[in-house]
Amino acid sequence: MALRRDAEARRAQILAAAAQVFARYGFRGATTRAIAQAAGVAEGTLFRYFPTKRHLLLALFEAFTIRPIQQQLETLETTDPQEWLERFLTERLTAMRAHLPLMQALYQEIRTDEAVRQAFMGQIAQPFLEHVRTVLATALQRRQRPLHPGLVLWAIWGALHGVTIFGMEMDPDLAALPPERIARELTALFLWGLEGQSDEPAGR
Amino acid sequence: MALRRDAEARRAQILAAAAQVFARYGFRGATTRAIAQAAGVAEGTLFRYFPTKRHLLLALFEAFTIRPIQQQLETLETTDPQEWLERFLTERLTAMRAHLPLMQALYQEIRTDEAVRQAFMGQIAQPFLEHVRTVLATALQRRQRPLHPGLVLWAIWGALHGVTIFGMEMDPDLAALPPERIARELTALFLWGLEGQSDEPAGR
Amino acid sequence: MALRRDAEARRAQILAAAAQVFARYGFRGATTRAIAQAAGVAEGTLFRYFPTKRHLLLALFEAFTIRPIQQQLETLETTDPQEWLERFLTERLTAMRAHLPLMQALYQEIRTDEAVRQAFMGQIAQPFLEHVRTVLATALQRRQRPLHPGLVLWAIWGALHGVTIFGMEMDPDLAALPPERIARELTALFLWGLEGQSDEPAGR
Amino acid sequence: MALRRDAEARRAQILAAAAQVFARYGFRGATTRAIAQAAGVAEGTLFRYFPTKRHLLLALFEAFTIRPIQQQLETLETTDPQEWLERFLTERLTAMRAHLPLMQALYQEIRTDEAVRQAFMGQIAQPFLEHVRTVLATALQRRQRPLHPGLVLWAIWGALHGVTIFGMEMDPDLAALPPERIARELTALFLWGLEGQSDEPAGR
DNA sequence: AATGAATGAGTTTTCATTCAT
DNA sequence: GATGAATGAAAACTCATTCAT
Repeated sequence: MALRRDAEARRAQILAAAAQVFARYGFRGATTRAIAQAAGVAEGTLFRYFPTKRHLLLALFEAFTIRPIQQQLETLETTDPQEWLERFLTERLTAMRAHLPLMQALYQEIRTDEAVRQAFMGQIAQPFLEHVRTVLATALQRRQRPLHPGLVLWAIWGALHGVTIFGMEMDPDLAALPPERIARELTALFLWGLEGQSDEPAGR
Repeated sequence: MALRRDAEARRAQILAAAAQVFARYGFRGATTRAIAQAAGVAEGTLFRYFPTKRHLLLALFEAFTIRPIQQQLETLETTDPQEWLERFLTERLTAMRAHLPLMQALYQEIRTDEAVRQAFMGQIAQPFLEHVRTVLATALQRRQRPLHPGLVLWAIWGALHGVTIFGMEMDPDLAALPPERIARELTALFLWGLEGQSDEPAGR
Repeated sequence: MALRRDAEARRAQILAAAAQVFARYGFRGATTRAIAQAAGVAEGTLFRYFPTKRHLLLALFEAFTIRPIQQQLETLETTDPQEWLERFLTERLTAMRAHLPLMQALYQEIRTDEAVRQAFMGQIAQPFLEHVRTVLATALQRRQRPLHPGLVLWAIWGALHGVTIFGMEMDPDLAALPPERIARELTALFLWGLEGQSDEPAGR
Repeated sequence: MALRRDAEARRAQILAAAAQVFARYGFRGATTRAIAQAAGVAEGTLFRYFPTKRHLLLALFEAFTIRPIQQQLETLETTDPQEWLERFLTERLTAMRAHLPLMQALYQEIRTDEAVRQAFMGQIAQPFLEHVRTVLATALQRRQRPLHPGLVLWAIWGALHGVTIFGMEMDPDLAALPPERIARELTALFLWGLEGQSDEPAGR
């Protein structure tokens, strides 16, 4: 049991080191030597915990994206579209901003990985899509020509990442806004659009 | 004259080969040897036309993103927000879908390149931002709490790329929709939101 | 301990191989592949011990020139100019002849290397100059128009290398002379010149 | 005839360009492209006048070393050892200093060339040796144990190059001395040595 | 005779991964 | 379990020389 605890601590220690080195040098630029050094273990030890360097990346993606989102999707039981979306975005924006370089490193590499893709589709996109369908159903269906839910999913997903990964890096003005404000505005944008009257329309 | 034509043809030929190889193997995975082979020239010849492998990437980014968008921004003089956005998105979606693997390879690398970043900010983001500001000014000002224009820019940009780069790869259902349809829905989403009544509201 | 011994043995083994390959093909002509092969290690192993091919050159220059000369300068405490110069030259001539091709390869490259140049000036030229100044002070001051010490230094240095690097390669007759003989004659040449009466003047 | 004149002018023009580029970048660092550019001709034209890049080097060595020394040896008919040596050294020092970077580039490469070696031995060393033997005969033979003429040759040769190629680069103090002064001191050094009374001994 | 586009062999260095200790 | 020395494949880029025009 102590062994098990040790092993897990070591794993976590290595993963933390990898996060740090990836954030600094990117996935390609991070050498296993540097990660081992940062973790205070021998280079060979890395490979007892993670079969390849890429597995470090996957584990980090799991820890920093899949798991928190999944947890969030399970937790957020609100049915009010506005509140739901706003909360979701706030948390994601906050988390991503806190680890921006790491997130950038992650997103630069993961798109091509089949394992990630499946994890992503099964554990994030699918539930998210459900939510979009059910939680936002009313909103969606009030329209004459209802929007394609997958499209909405990817538009929101893309907007979230466009704002963080690109926007925050390229536009200091934007980076200075607090996540709550960004989340509120994005929610308003997605719920009532550019031409909507306000983010809290009369009648609510 | 013949020389000039030859040289340009040769350059185009190499660039086409690079596009092909990048699309297939990604930037990192593409070897100069493979590109040369695909172009039917010696490896050294590559470097007569492009001083660096990275310059091939830049040239492709220029040709497939900067130039067409710039041209589009100059051409699209409509002041109707809906029409403007819809046309813009349609064209971009069409072009990106036609070269999806290449676009993916491109977007994987560009964030880190300073030259691209500057070209991007100056020649795309800036004019686009202007459009967002001026063309959509009316819409924005009708709201009580106006949206941050930079946020809108990156949200639209992110959504566009989320839908193409990610969505089309991960969701065959989405990939099957015609660009016009996607553009129309995205426009509706951004103009009137999920709760909007339709994409062509009464009174228009 | 065993490790330390191993590592040093390995380093020595690689250095020896480099000496051999440099001697044969010159610095430029020596490929790291050839050196690795000669040392019986993988090419990558070379770079665990020497960060750069050029570092191999520096280490050899250090081992074959800087270190022995420095040691000699510290050891030779005789104040008799003739004996001092003669011993110095004898040892250098012997050593250089024993590794002539290597020395030639070394001297072809060192002039351009700043690290070598500094090591050379600080650890060889400077002390040597001191010796020329102090040990030969009497001799120099007896003249009406004393000679420039730096000039003497470089003349002796040049003569030494002219005789070995060039003379021995081009003139088999000269190469056949024993180093002691050459050293004695060079010393006589520098102390009493072509017109001097003998190399062991009356009264000594 | 005009053609012949043209061709020779072009040859000279290329050679001058090569001298310039070699002096600046060294032999290895000089690209044929740069030389062609400096000469104002196409790269291919180079090879109509000199079969290889190395031939440019040889021609320069011929022009800057072999020919002037040969000419000097033929001209200097003085039989006075001091005057002869002093004149020889003065001229060589002057010439070498005027083209120091070129001379350095030349001497870094030529040692290994068989053609140069033969030209050097036959057209310089041999005659020089004759002069050392005959002109300096008296001086040499007045000694009890006469010096080896080859040794003297290479010692002088080495000293000359040690002083210019190394000394002048490494010792600014030395580089500041006028060639005549250096030549006079070197001559004194070689004729009467460090212990000699003066460079113009009584009784002369 | 001049051009200059094309060639392609050749070389250093990096680094994830293995495995004997 | 941990170590870290050894591995060797892999890849961008240069440049003297050729030769069709």
